[in-house]
Amino acid sequence: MVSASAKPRRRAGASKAEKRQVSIEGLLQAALRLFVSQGYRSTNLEQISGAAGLTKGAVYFYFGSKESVLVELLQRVRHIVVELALKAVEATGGSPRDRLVAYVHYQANLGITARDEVLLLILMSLEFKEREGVVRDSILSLYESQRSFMAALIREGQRSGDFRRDVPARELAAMILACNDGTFLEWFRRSDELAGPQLTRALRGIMLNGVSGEAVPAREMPLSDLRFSG
Amino acid sequence: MVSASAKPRRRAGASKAEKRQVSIEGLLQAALRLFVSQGYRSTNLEQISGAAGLTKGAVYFYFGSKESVLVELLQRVRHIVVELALKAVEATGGSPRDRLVAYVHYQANLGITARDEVLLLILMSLEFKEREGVVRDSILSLYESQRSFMAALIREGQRSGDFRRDVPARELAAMILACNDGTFLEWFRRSDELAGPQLTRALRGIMLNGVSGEAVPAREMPLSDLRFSG
Amino acid sequence: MVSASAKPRRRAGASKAEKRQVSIEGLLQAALRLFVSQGYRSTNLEQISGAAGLTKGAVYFYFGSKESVLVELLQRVRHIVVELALKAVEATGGSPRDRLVAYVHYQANLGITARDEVLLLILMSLEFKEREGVVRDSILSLYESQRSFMAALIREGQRSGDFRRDVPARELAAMILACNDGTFLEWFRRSDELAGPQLTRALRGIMLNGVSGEAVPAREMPLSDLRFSG
Amino acid sequence: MVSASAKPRRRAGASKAEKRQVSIEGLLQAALRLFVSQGYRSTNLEQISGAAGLTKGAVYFYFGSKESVLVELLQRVRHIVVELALKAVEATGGSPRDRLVAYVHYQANLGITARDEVLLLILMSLEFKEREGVVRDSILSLYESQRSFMAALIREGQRSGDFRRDVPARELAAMILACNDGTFLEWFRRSDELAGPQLTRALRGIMLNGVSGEAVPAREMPLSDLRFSG
DNA sequence: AATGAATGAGCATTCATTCAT
DNA sequence: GATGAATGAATGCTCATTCAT
Repeated sequence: MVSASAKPRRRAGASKAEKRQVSIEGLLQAALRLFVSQGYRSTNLEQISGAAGLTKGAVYFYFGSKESVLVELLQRVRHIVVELALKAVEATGGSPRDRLVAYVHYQANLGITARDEVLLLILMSLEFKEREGVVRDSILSLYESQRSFMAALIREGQRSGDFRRDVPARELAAMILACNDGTFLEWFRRSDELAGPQLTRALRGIMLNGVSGEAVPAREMPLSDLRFSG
Repeated sequence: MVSASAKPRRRAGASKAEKRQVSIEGLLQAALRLFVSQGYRSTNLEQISGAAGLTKGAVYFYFGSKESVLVELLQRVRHIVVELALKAVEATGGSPRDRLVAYVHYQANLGITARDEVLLLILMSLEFKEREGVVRDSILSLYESQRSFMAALIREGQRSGDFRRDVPARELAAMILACNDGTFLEWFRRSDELAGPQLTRALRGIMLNGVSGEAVPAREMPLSDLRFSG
Repeated sequence: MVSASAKPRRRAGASKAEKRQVSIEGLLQAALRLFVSQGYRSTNLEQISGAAGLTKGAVYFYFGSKESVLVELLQRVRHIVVELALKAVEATGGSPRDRLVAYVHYQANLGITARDEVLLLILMSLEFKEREGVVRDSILSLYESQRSFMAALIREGQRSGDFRRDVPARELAAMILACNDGTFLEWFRRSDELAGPQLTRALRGIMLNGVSGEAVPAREMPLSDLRFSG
Repeated sequence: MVSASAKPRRRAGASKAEKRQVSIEGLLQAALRLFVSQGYRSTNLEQISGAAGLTKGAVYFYFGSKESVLVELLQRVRHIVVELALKAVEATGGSPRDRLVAYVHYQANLGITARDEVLLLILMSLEFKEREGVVRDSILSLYESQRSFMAALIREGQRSGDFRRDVPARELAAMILACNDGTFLEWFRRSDELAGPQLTRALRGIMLNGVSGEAVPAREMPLSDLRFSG
């Protein structure tokens, strides 16, 4: 439904194709910002279109439904968060460890250049967890891409001796992505209180030491004190 | 035990006070489960009361509003996730490192005994991020308690040399809690695919190594390839 | 969703069951009248509920959807137009001709006592002709009941020599019902201009003579003059 | 020929006037088909213009409004259903009975050559029954023409002794037209199940016998059993 | 102790219509 | 000669909330 025109003419009054592009982009940006800050369910079409200087009807003219706006946004997110990320990491080459560093780095960079896109993915994955449909499918496939890429990287690192072997690659990969997501969310919750660069440094440090280090002895603790009553 | 059965049986000779308690408990448990799996906004009072074998009106009779149900739930969550946690960790004593281990352990344990309570906190912190009111205030204060406790622990560990000093305590504490949250969410998203114990082990390993380890050299990477158009 | 209570108490202030019945009946009557005079599509819930002294929400409380209101109405129509009609005709006994008279009579009577119910069926059969769903199914089955009953009656009359044999029973039955419907519609369109009893008499006369009479010779007419250009 | 193909082919060397004609014709045919099968209210301009290979705007360019499309269609219907019909019948000459036969014949013929036009009139007369405006006025005048023509024919037949006199001409005429309409509707509803020629034959037979025959004795039936609660 | 009835504000969606190009 | 962009009013439906019983 949304497709860019081939060659927008540059004239004084914006051409149709240009206006179209401006409207679409305005709606998508507004939707992105609102979905991230309020959630999908709690954002209505009046807010989206209003923020783009249009009316509800325009959303239907361009996208056909509220859901389609999100789907379109998720496609862009996939490009940034999956496709470009993989390309960036592969371009780095080097040892598995180097590539993991590159990945963490790329992600940290995204926190600045594409904060909302990254957050959208995480937040929508939670909001749509139980709601069947295109959105959920789209998100699941996106996450799966991330996981399989990371698991492969970990496996390679485990073979080469770069990474610890006492935890299965699948779980180790899950942990890395989970900590990444968690850090983003924390930053999202308190962006005004936390120093971004410091946070990134902390994350990278924890990740790398944690992934390569020795296993911590699992001496079981007495949990008798941890009880609580509902 | 916190998590109870969904449909409380009405015993024959239940006194008034007992019936009251059963109804309240039933409503709270139903709400907890539904808020976690669908979100607050997407759960309606008919689902909650229906799951407890009652009608919408009962929620108003006992709680006065939908929001109050959540507030009540968050109070219980505070007891479990903050108060008991702190008590458990303090009871352990030992070095800062030992106490961090105890904390991670307690959290992992919660993942089993109070999964929904822990998730409720995380999920509601996101859903209510921008909505001013009692709920947000309650959540913010709860998170603040966690943070100040963890920051104090980290600071002590940094003084004693247990923990790395190249990252400010504030950020390091944030990271630990963030990774904890992230791990819970990941487990929430894929509990059927991930091995819980393995995940816990991975988390503990990463945390401890990451917190104590040497700083990873911050040789800046050329980010020229990481560009994308928003 | 709509079920009458067993024993409404008669007291000064109307009991809950009584109020319920009053509201439901009010909504159904309003819907019946409006669907007949304006069509289903062109009637909105505000008109229906407003005419019953209630608000939109009440319709949803009792019926759950606009469509369900129509479905409920059609169930009542089936009772009147099919079940009672068949019973009335069968109760008459006598020759096929007598029973056909009884049928036409019952129908004419309905024009007075249940005008809107009869019209609802005809009008909805047209409005829902192409719209798949419960409504269409319900109407189709209702019409089929009428047809099979009438076809059986005609067949019997053809065997006994009461009715003409030059037209298949199926088509003859269709004609009778069609003329009935057509007459109702005409009366609907011009009830202020036409004398009901006279109309009934005309219909009965035409029907009976037409059904029993000799075939009119089909001498083909030259249709060369009937041409027209679009 | 009235009914044309849905998608008019654009010939290579079509002049402006020709293209214009093709577009108008395409829109009208599409509208006719859609109004008949779905109703006026339930047909939107996108369906009409889309079926004609154009866009919504084209309808406004040529007709100015959705309603005007219908008005234009009704004008064509008047030509076919009224003017040509009267001419055809008058051209026949002969007795009132002969002319009635000619009329029924012409109508039956229309069922084949101008099915949609005939149906449009009947269906719109129902859909616009209560909606004041040009459309309703146009339909009412059209029906009035039919009636006055038929009533005059009947009166003449009553004077000549061809037709029964026990029913007023006005009502007898109404009946004939009503049965005609009813038959069309029935055929419309079940064109796949009914044999057209047989139906026509049945209608003609019923009409002629019914109109000329003796009055059926009006021995009143006891209607005590026909009661129902509504 | 709790229910059934009813409300009203909010929301996604549809659609005839306008207008610059 | 016709389109694409955009509007705004209408509409079916959801749901938290109120209240008499």
